[in-house]
Amino acid sequence: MGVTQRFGSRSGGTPGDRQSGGTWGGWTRGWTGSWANGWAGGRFGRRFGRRARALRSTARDAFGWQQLRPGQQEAMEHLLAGRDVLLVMPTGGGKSAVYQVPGLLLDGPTVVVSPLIALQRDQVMSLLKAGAAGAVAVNSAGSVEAGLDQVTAGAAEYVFLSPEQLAKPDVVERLAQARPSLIAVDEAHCVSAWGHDFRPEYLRLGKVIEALGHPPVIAMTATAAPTVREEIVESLGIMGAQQIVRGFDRPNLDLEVRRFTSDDDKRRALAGHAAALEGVGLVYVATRRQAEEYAEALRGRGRRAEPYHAGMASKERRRIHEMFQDDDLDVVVATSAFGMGIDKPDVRYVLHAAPPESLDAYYQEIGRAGRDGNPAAAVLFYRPEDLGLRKFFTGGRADEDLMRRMAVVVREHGGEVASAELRELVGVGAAKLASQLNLLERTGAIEVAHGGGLRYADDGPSPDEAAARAMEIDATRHRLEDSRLAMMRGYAETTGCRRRFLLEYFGEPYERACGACDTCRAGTAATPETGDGPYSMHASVRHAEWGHGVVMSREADRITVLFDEVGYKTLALGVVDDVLDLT
DNA sequence: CGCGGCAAGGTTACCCTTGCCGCGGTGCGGTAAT
Repeated sequence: MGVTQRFGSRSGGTPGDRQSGGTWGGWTRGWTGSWANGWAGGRFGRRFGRRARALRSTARDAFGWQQLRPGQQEAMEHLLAGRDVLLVMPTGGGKSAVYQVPGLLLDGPTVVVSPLIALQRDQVMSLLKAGAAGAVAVNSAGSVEAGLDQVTAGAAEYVFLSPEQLAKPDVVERLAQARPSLIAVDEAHCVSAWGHDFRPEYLRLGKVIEALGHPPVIAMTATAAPTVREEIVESLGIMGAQQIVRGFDRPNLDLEVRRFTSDDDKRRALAGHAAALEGVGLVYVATRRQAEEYAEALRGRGRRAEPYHAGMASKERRRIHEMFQDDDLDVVVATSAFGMGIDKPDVRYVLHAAPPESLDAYYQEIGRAGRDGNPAAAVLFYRPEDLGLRKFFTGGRADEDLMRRMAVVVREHGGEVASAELRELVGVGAAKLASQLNLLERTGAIEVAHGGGLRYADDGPSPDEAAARAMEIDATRHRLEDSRLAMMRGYAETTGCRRRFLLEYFGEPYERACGACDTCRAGTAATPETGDGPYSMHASVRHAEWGHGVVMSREADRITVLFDEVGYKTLALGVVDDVLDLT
């Protein structure tokens, strides 16, 4: 796994360059990004090729958009030229347009992979409202057959599916017959966040893309650190993708961490803090029970507060979401279930009662505040003990004995085994089987045949070897996840500038103190380094034990290195010369 | 990994410590019961 991606496209861009709102049409509402990575080249509107003209006129005629932003146009041009794209852009930045416009220009339907049925529904509705072309969602909420018929009949330009639908060979076959011209993977970080256990079908998307003839692919997400970007492109099989990364910094977000030793103190402080804030806010908690408890506490302090978590009836969840959007609530207290699909511009604060499992998740969650560009606050109420739950969630899942048994069964069977049959033979649930199967597949022991059946690879390792290798693959992943959690801890405990810590985690040099976080105000944020010296940002290094890595950040007395094999490690500058070599 | 709840134990009339057990997040899809 190399870390060689472009860190944004900054060919002559001016940091801090901004466009005033209002010129882009209605779809730009809520846009607040600073384009810290700069605009591509001079003013857009100069070098128009044939493709650029086609894109602009289609955007205007079909969707009513008068202008395209450079990041969008650049991505669209790559797609029209047949290249794959990884687009990292904030919510409200116009990611959907990037597949919608080329989708119309390319001959054949556009397959959109979307994680939630609710998101699929929203997208279909907005496309139908725009009236540019037909759109359909194919999922368990409706007739899969009827939806696919629309696609093959040419009535739907855009077809939305979950990875689970795409795991069905007959669905893929029907789509392939329609010769899709573009594949868009929305919320692409789900590949990394959910693929390995929760929704293993995400790891099969690479195969699906191949089966659909690998037309141009665009993977889109609002946040992804280099490790996550790397995993997305590897997993989807789009290693050559053009990476376009825009607008990470959110200068209007004030960052703060408040540290506690007792849980009671933390609860009281958070409730008191939220009760005193103006405007609408979000409180993220770690468990369903805490969602109920904190909501109750806030109601006790006179706020209109409701809990939100996946244990609630879907009708109730929808009701709370709508009340939130309509300003009928002051605060929603939620688990991570409340997130994707929220696009409320005037959220004034996001408080965390506990840290999530990574800075990627944290940034995604606090990024829901202040989309209107007005000041907003992100406060983490932190106890180191609260990381324990996250540690548990990332804990061991691979079952060596089970994988060995699975491998033996498939090999002794000889031919193809249906996964349902294997499930019965080894006696485990579908989800567990799928995650273990994913690991076995990566060892090269088991192959998934075109029809979906499983067979033992001719030149595959023995079941013993395969199980052992799968355990190693899983352990490597856990080391990476642990190191990501360590970075979350690092953010919470740093005395340096928090914004700098965050942005450097995402691979963006930010060699100054922001002045809009608690450490800057307290004066503890150390004088920023200039980045001179051997271990500057993104320098490539080699460690005797941990192998190759890339310098991700540098503080006064230490550097953080992202190693290919073991993830993030922080090293004291005093000893670093003894263990690191520049490569 | 860290917690809350409960039972057992210690030594003692109601209360405190110790130890063990179970629990904890995210959504798809398909099936069963009304």
